[in-house]
Amino acid sequence: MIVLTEGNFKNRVEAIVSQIPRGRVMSYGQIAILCGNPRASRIVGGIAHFGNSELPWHRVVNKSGGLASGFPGGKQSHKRALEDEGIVVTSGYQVDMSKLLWRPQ
DNA sequence: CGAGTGACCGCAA
DNA sequence: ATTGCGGCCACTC
Repeated sequence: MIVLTEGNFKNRVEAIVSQIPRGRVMSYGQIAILCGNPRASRIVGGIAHFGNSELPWHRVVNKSGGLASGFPGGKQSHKRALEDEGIVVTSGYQVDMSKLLWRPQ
């Protein structure tokens, strides 16, 4: 349940990311849309870097299902984090969005 | 307060 | 199908 409207965009993004279930992934654009700004996808990325490091940012990928470039440790770390959650990552650092993309209820 | 930046997305050639 | 470019908003310094 995502009902956190504390004015701050950053807060909403962090809230949504923290609600992503294990074994599921989400795209920056999707999160931006859920926050109310379909064009704030870049902001999500910015918040990901300066936001709460306690949140599962590794479950956040781009629309193509590709892993983020600025992830701490590189894509390699990102890929490993996803695999640790049971998510299958291809050698091209891509995940099956068709099945792993989490859809908020 | 102002300017720069960004882990993106969508469309056009 | 692949590559290149622009845009948009919020956050940080």
